[in-house]
This record gives sequence, structure tokens and C-alpha cells, in this order.
Amino acid sequence: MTDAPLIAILDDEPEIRRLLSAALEEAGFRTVGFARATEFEAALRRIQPDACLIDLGLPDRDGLALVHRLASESGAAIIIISGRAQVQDRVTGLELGADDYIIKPFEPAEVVARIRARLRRPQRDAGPGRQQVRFAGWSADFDRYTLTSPEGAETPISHAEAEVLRLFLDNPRRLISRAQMLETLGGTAGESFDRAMDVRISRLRTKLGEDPKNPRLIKTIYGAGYIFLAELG
Amino acid sequence: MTDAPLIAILDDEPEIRRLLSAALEEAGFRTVGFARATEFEAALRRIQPDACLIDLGLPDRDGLALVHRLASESGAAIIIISGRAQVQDRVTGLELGADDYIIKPFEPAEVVARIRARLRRPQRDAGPGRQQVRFAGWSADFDRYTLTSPEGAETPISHAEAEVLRLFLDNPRRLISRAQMLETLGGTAGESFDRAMDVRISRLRTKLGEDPKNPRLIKTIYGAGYIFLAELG
DNA sequence: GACCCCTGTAACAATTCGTAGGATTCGGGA
DNA sequence: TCCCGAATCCTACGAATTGTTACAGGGGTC
Repeated sequence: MTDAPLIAILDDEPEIRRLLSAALEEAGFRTVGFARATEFEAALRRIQPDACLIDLGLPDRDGLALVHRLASESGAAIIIISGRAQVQDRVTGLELGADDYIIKPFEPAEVVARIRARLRRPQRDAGPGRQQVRFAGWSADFDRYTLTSPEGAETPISHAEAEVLRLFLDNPRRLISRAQMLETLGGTAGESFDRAMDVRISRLRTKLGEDPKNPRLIKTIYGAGYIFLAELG
Repeated sequence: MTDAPLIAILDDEPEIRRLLSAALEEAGFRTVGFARATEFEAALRRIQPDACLIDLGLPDRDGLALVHRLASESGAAIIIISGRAQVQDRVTGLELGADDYIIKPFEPAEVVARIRARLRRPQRDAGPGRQQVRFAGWSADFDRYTLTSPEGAETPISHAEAEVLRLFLDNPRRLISRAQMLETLGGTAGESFDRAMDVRISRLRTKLGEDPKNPRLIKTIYGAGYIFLAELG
């Protein structure tokens, strides 16, 4: 839980791996290096890095395909390191799901700073690990689909309710428009499906013990959307 | 209503602002530009951008201080654009809380790609509701949409009322003309929409407990506009 | 097959907010 | 000071948005 973040390094040049892992460990990270994409992918079943530094132009695999797969399946931050400096390369790398794109030759200090910038944000971890979030005295468990009140009472929540709650927890204290919700929750636009949103929220509100006249956690902004007010922790 | 992400652009060169907003709007974003940091900061009480593009080296303020404040108080993604290409500049910018650092001259396509990369991930926690303002014994909370009287009584305020109040708080003791209000609050000019303003103000006045005969906080200047009289703090 | 829970739809209630119209106030000129 | 037109305020009403409840279909379990 409070371990140092783990950074995976995928680069076929041993010299670069050494340089990077030295700088990162100096900065307080744990590192693990790989020379080939196949090794790296095999290891991903065992370890769960917080960020991946990936060198494009690997000998044994198309790096961009790997980036794409990682982006959709892993919650780790993905940072490309590449010697290809063309704007088009950078754009496609980022569009495929990379979080950053660093050009060789790079400065280790900048790599560290960019990794830190990525890890500052809450990770959306996709692993099967414990998915518990605490907020305003409550505790949500997305594995067991339960909600525990500040007093300790536990009530089950449905999948639909959990989806809404997760969206709120990912964007605390930010306005979330209806359109955003429909998009995130997979509802096809328009129709009377946004009615379903209202109902989901209404049900979630009751389970959170909200006062209908004066909701404290889920606030509705007329004509704009919703705001989830809670300190995470 | 607020479907497309909103990108704020802070740069003192009009040419750059035009270039960026053209590229971003082409990519489906909404944009809003500012030439000065003070304008930008005032507007932040009113608008809620999803990402901020900030040019360092602004004439009227230290850009890095602004970045630092934004990073701790806003949930928006922060991207620095700068002509200073030294590694040390980049590192300090990122350490201060920026999410990315782009060097001039930049390619608009890459800026778009990097913004997209930022917005893919859940936004940073917006911090403990920095959206509180105190004035004349009152306290306005723009997260919870409440107004607390000097005696401690709390009344909810609607979105429309909050917009007006925010505008007043951004321009204390300064005359605000009707035209200005309509423009800021998004009302399409002319028509009988300025009647709506009257009503908004009237409702806000009642919630502030104003004496209709002798308003103390929101004063109307016949034929000119309104003035909000209050010490902020 | 009977039962139960989840989830969307529909119908109705409550809230928000702009519009309309008359009442009131303001400022200038007689 | 008094009067008049214009600007501003206030109240009520209605359209649009959102909340809530009841109900029906679907899928899973025993």
C-alpha cells in the first residue's frame, strides 16, 4: 500500500536501463528492467508497475502495439521513450494511449519529474486487488459491492449504482455534466435514457442517506449536471 | 450543455492564442483565452476549465507561482508552454505541479494530442473546496451552493444566483454595467433577457436579507448598472 | 416453474428560472 | 416643488429540468 512506486523499464540497451534505474532509485522509486517485450509481458502477470517506461523501436515486437494493449488493459502510467523525433510519431504515440512521450537523448532528471507528474494523479488501477475507497466517513467496496456507513452499517449496492459512485469518486468536487455521465456509463445519447440516470442517482442518494431537501454529498446543478462533495481518504 | 471539454489558454501573444484555439476547436474542444494572469484568475471563479495551457514568462506575474497555486487548488490539467528549454526549467515546472511541459515553438497537433492524453485519465482531486469567499460577515460556498449569514444561518442558492454573486465577488466596489453582466453570464444580448437579470438580482438580494428600500450590499446605480459593496476577506 | 433482485420506463410531484405585466422609483425640466 | 417618461423592482405564471415512486420485463437461483 505504502510501498515505493514501482517503475518498469523496457529498453534493449543495457546502458540506458542502468542510467534510468539509477536515477529513479535515487529519486525513491523501485525499478525493474526488461530487454525484450516478451519478457516484459510475461512479468506483467506477476508484477503491477505504477508506471512503464517503454522504448519504441524494440527488436522483437512493434512497440506501439504494446503501448496500445497496455493502455487499455493496465492502469499504469505509460511513458514512451523514443529516438524518433517527428511530430507525427509523438502524436500517434499519445493517441494510442501513452501518457507522455520523451525524446532521446533525454535527461534523467526530466524523466523523473515527468514520472512524478504522472503519479501525482490517482491511478485507475485495473487489477483485481482490493477496490476500497473511503469518503466522508463512508467506505465503498467495489469488490463486494457494499457501502458502509460512518456508523458501520453495511448495505449492498448494485452494479449500476457502483458505476455512478465510481464516476463520482474519480471526479470529486468537479461538475459532471449529464452528457459526460451518459458517455462514461455507456448510455447511447438522447432518448429517455437520461431518465435512467436520474433514477440511478436517486437510488444511490437514498442508500447514502441523503436528505432529499438538502443533499450533502451529491448535489445537483440545475441545467448543468452534478457535483460530488466529499473528501477522499 | 457542457459536453466538450473546456480548455483555458493563457498567453500574452494574441497570435499564439489564435493558433492554439483554432487547433483545439478543430479537435472538438471549447476554448477560452486570456492575455493576463489577473484576468485569468478572476475568471477561474466563474468557469471551470478541464485543462489550462499556460505560457510562462507573462508580463504581469510570475508564471510558476500561478502554476503552483492552480495545481493545489484546481482540478484542471495544467500544461506549461514555454520558450525556456533548459532541463532545469522543465523539472521545476513539473515539480511545481504542472502535468506537462511543452517547448516553443510547438506543433499544434502535438499540443492537442498531449491534452487528450491528460484528459483520458481521471482528474486530480480538486482540493478541499477552495471555492469559499467571505464578505461582510457572510460566507459563500460555491461548491455546496450555500450562503451562510453572519448569524450562521445557511440557505441554499441556485446556480443562477451563484453566477451573479460570483461576478460581484470578482469585481467588488466596481460598477458593473448591464451589458457587462449579460456578456459574462452568457445571455445573448438585447431582447428582454435583461429582465431575467433583474429577477436574478432581486432573488439574490432577498437571500442576502437586503432591505428593498435601502440595500447595503448590492446597490443599483440608476441608468448605469450595479455595485457590490463589501470588504472581501 | 416460483421467487427475488436488478434496472429501465412511465407518470406525477417538486424545483428552477425566464417572461410578462403592473407597481414603484429615479432624474430632469417646468 | 410638482410632473412625466424611463429605468428598475416585484409578483405571478408557465415551460423546462429534475426527483420520486410504482410497475413491468429480464436474468439468475433454488
